[in-house]
Amino acid sequence: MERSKVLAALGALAHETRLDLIRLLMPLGAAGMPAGRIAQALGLAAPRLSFHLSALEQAGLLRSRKEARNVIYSVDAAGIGQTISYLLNDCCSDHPEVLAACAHGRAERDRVQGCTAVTASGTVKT
Amino acid sequence: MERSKVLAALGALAHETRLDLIRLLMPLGAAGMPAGRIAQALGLAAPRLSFHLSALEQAGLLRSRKEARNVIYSVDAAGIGQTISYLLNDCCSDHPEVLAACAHGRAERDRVQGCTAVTASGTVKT
DNA sequence: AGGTTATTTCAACGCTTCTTGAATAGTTGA
DNA sequence: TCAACTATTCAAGAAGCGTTGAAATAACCT
Repeated sequence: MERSKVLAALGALAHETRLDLIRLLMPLGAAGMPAGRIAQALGLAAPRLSFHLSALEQAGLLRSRKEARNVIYSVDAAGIGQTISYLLNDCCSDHPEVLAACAHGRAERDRVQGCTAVTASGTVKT
Repeated sequence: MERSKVLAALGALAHETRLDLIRLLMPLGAAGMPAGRIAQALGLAAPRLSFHLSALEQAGLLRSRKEARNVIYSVDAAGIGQTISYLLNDCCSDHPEVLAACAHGRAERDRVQGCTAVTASGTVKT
């Protein structure tokens, strides 16, 4: 991923409302949610929501599609993944302490739900 | 990590000069580099550099210490790690496609240098 | 066609951030 | 103490970002 795109993505994420949007939409995956219901869920005025949604879309972190009279927004998992990947791999050169912090955050939940390892070949249940 | 700290960290990273600073300092680890040499390396005016360095330090991504007449700046790997961890774990709920993107970025280098896996117990050479 | 709902665009204002040069503070060595 | 070096603070101006309400566009239903 090019640096300019990463910068745009980070700038988009560095805002309370927009981070809320990602957190709200991420669990829904490709199904997403219509703009109106997002506004309702987060208690946002329509123009303000629209502004932030298009900021995230332009940064490659969200996708949108029309369905009837609604516009459905959903996360662009690839875009988000590439952004985090840049930070982790390119920017931090896989610094051991950085990787450890990421694994540690995951460890808490894994203790309950079973361990998940990230390897070069993908995500594997162990 | 609290959300407000993550937002501050993301805001700090979302700037070309500051991302350059992190990328410059990350490989040096705790050893770091004096401000003057950083300015020289990146071709920045002293006040401008100082502004961005303190922005990164206040965001918890950099540390500083005095040595003789120099101020040495070095990365705060824990702060950076926690920021990425928040994005990866809390914000994205370990979405498989996001994890895959991160693993993929690493895969290229691993093919040459041997595979590294992130597990709940830390980073392990395999 | 007319009314209704859903969403975006526009324009204006206020606020914060970034950059620059000048001035200031702290440290070292003669 | 004086001079040299290193780094930060200050002040001012330019630029960009975020919020708001009003207006416009688009799609649907009767």
